[in-house]
Amino acid sequence: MKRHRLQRVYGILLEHFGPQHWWPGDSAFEIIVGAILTQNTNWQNVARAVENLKRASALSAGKLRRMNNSAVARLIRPSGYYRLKTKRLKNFLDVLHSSYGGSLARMRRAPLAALRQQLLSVNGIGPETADSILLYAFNKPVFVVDAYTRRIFSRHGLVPADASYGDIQAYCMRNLAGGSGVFNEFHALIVRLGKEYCLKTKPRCGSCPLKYEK
DNA sequence: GACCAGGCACATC
DNA sequence: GATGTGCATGGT
Repeated sequence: MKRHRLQRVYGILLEHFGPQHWWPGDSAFEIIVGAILTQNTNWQNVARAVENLKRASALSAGKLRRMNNSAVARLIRPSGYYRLKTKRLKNFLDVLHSSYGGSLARMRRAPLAALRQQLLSVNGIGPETADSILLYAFNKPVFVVDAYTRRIFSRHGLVPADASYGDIQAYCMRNLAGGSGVFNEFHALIVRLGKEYCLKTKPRCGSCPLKYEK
């Protein structure tokens, strides 16, 4: 059985950067909050917001759900779009409360396909956020596609430039063996590569570890 | 000062 | 179905 090109890309990145130990966060709940706060936002700013929540002892589903919106917004301000993201956090917390009595452990036990649909039905949770929650908070075998994935894979001719989120996700899940452990590491490596070598307008292709993969 | 960062919803055509 | 826009902070 011939190894797929995508598996070689994964091997090169793992060799080059080493394991990334994702997601940065101490608990499933912290990971979920981070997944919502990091939408179109630098991780540094998200880390500040999470730090504020911790310092205020507000990083729990119950506390956060009971806190009023302006108090939450004040704490998460550094992560940007703070009014919007306050609502998005609350929307998630409402579902967690109404469907699972506030228990992430119970939410995690829901059937994968149905849980993904439920997450996507929450206003403010789209495919990347839903899949980040499933993979990194719940350890489900789901591949996360983000802006870096699209940019890097299409520049290297792995997927067409106009491929949809679902197209890219299916391509990855079809061609990668290893399940959630590999999906976890690969996405983290893609983000690492993206940050260092595949910036939006000024890519540094010369020193990119994938340069001979074209 | 411009551009960017681990998206998403909504309006409009 | 494709395309455009608002949301907002902090770093380069």
